[in-house]
Amino acid sequence: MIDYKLKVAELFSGLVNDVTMEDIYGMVEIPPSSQLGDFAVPCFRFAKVMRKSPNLIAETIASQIPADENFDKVTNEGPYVNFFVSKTSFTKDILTEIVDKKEKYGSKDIGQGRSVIVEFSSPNIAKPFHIGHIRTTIIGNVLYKIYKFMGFNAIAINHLGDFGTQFGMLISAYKKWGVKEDIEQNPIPELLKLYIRFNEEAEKNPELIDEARYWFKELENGNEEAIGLWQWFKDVSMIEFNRVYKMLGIKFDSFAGESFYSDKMPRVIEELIQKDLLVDSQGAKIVDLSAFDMPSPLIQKSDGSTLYITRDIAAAIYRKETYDFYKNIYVVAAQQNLHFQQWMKIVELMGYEWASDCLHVPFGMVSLEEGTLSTRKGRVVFLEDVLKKAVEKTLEIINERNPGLENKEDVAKKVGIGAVLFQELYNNRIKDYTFSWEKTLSFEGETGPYAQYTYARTCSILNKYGKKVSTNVDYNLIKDDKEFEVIKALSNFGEVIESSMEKNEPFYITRYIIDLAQKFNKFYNNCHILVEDEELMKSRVLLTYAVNITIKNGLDLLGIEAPEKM
RNA sequence: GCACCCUUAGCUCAGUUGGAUAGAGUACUUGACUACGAAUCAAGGGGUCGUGAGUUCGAAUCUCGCAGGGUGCACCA
Repeated sequence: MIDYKLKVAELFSGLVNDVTMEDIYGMVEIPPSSQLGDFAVPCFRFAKVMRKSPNLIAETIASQIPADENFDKVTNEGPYVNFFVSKTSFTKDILTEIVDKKEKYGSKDIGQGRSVIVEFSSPNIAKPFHIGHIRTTIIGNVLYKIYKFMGFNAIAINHLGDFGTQFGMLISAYKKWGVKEDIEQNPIPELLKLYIRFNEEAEKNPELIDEARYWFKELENGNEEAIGLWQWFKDVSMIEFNRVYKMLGIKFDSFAGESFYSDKMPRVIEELIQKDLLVDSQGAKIVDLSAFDMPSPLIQKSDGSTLYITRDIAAAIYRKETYDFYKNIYVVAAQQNLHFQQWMKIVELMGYEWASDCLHVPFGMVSLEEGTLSTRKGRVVFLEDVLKKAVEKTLEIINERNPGLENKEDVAKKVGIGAVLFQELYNNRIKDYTFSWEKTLSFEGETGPYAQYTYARTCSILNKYGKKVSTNVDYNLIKDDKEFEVIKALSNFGEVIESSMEKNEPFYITRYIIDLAQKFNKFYNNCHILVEDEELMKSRVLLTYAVNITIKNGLDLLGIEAPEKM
């Protein structure tokens, strides 16, 4: 595929002194309106050196660049030099590329097999998998897919919250009030009840906390009863979590959670002492980060046990040794910004040069209309319920609009869950939002179903056409403005994925799909595709096919399924 | 108290390294299914880009102050 920006830079360089081709390349932009061409270079910056007005410079340069096989004409609009691509060759270039690469269109081997770890989802065992977990789970999964698509050896790690004093509480609570059969029947809610009751009673009776600490220590020390209960809690929880992961189509390469690192803590403590980083403070041990304008984190409690931050340090070291990662990414809420800054700084101080390859990818909070999420206060919305309701609502719509559809339930699953995924991936990660049923269950406008509907529409056209799509068409026939808008959008796909990866922002892709779908729908409503004129039909079918491939690839990256009929 | 984040149309949000007239969706008003799928398309109104200054040929975008909202800051994770 031709890099038109590079062509622009090539033509431009040599006409301006003291500016390299790379400089020009970086300056090339897409004009706001296609009437101003397809690429443009602003000339303001040359004004000082050349001692002429930007308008005059642009005019002079434009007049010196002749039309060639890539550009029909080069003009100037005020201080900009505007390049108009040759539609025919541009169109042919893009469409043959897409059909040639198919499901690989948009990919690029940037990774060359290097490993990228994406840690995401990481729910707490024995607690509900609720709407608050949706962001890390979905965003993380998409980043994982993007890195894979771009040639990295991506590794999905679910850092389960399966360790800590809370399990001492659960063991203690179960021994007091637990009923085995209840938990077997209804694991998470029953375990949650125990957890809540324990916390309530502990407020009145603080000795319970000591008991919990005792049981957590026993767990760490390998007490059989404690381990048995803990393993049981974990097993029943995983069954529930896996049900949701299956609905979302998510798979992990590793479930090494917090407990996995419990035996790797002493080494970290020892190393910190050796490197003279650990300092006593009120009986506990900290690393002094005051020189870096950060609060100093507690590494080891006064009773000798370790904390969350110690485990993250141990995990990072383990991962470097095990996977030799090129990047180690954490998709975790923005509330933990400080935590990540702290431990990454500590790893740096320990002398590990790979500290700079660790990256926290934060995202904003989800709250409910009634207020912030609170498991203990019962202010939660279960993720599974959200997915189920979305599927139900979709089924209703199908029964209303397309009652004869085959595999209704299957399609409803794909569309309903797709709608939830799409919405989660539609905005900048960092924005907070309030969960609303109304918004989640609206399927018009910029939504997943819109993208899926457009895809189904292309399938339907290709199906009706019935023959194999050929790239041997008369590209001169693709000349309508609406068609060319589609072509230009198609050509951007690769760049969009790349910036999505660089910024770890899935929403670039989500927005791109909507943009492409909108442009295709405008074309569809403006031009009839399956026309009498064989040659014209072939060219338009080819365009439809290219859109079909590109939307599919985009949705695949987002982990959204695309039914051919809906 | 200190640190970080957010503020763009009634609502939800885009606006990539500063660049041409700040864009979508939604809601509202109106039009298009005897042409390839109306979960669609077309048209319309709607803006002191929180506020004040500064840098610049040029600021929604960069810098500083202020306001409003959020998050975090030692024995939880």
